[in-house]
Amino acid sequence: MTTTTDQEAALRIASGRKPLVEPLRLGERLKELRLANQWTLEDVSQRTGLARSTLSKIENDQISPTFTAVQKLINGLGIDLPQLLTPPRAQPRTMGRRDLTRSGGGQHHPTPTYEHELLSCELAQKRMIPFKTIVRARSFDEFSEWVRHDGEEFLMVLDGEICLYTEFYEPLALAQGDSIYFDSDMGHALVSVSDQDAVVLSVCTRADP
Amino acid sequence: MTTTTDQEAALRIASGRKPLVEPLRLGERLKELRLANQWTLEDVSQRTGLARSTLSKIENDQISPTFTAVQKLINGLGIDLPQLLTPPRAQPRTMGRRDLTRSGGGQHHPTPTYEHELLSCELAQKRMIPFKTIVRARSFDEFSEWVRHDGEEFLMVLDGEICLYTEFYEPLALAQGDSIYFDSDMGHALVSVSDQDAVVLSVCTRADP
DNA sequence: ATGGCGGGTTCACTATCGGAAACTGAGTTT
DNA sequence: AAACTCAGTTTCCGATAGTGAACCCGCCAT
Repeated sequence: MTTTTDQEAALRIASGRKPLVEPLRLGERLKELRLANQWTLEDVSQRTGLARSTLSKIENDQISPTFTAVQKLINGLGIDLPQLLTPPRAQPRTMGRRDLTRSGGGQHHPTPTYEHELLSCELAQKRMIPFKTIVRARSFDEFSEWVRHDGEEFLMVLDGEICLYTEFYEPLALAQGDSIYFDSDMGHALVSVSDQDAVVLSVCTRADP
Repeated sequence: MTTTTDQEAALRIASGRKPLVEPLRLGERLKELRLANQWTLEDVSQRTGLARSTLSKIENDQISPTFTAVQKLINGLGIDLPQLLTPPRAQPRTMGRRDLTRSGGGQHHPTPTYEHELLSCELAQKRMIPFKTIVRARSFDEFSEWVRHDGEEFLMVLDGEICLYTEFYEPLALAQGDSIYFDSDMGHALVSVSDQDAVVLSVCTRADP
């Protein structure tokens, strides 16, 4: 994570999105969303102001929409970009969901400073975002800005040793097995102080479910 | 077409996000990000594969980049889309609480089947409850009834191997590093299937205030 | 059948994007 | 002060996105 939002990014991705390096089947997703709401292309056209033909082409991956078009989409459909990018995962409203992630089987999302592995990303509607992170950063300087995101975060060091920099406190060394709970809108950043990259498990709260 | 506002609202609520009204000053944000990292347009051009001129125009809101261009940006810069769209301007009301728990320094709470160690118990008002558990139980029979509580639970096996019994699914073997997310009002119970007691980290959601 | 209709795709055209190169302006060097 | 460099802007043009209209279905009703 380079800046602020790596983790925030992680948070949003955790809605189940694929890593951004991949194709990002925008069209597929749009179609799914449209059909899920039983909208016709005309309906969506009305809502978004985009031409029917344009929508058709976007859905069939015949064109790459401009960003303004994407904005019209998210505004018109009353959704958020992460949601638009979130692969469809029709989750039943029934309770008793579960989502298994085998070791190493999460969604990897590398950045210069961190390497996130999102866990349990099959489940879209959940109140916590768990992810395992390999901390590559070795110096606080590698962050251009504080990481911050709404809510609270719990963190446990699984391997190695890290230093947790926070906006309002002195840097704090955390060894394997140590854990910390903090308000994540306070700027924070992790660097590894062990020989090898450190590994931490984080769980963030998610904006109201 | 269907009525809009209701479904729209429903969608929004379902997604748990606020509508995106603001213009999304992409160019501005990109420039901020670039300057924060002390990159020149040429640097970014190298990283993203987009032409210098194109980047300039994006920054100055002279063009609306296509979505493929945006993808090149987020890939090349090692960031995520939400990060690109999220102004680093921090929201003001940070409480900035934190609660450190050194390894083994939690509140121990033994039961016949489990031995819980509550983590971060200094903090009263929090939305997640993290705890480490040593699983002593070796057989499902040791439980007189299902464990269940409102909300959701995330669980990762830190050591050993366990079998997770749940009300609605077949028993599931989880080895070290495996994790699972589930609705915790579904009955559940853990037993260790490794030689020694297994250790798991759990995080539960807490009933909302 | 036949025709009308609603939903989606394709076509032809214009608007606009993306890239190479030329340009501007501020330093630096000679 | 001319020449050079470097960062960013602007220009020009080929490529492509966005649009309305035409077209192509499957469906329903005489």
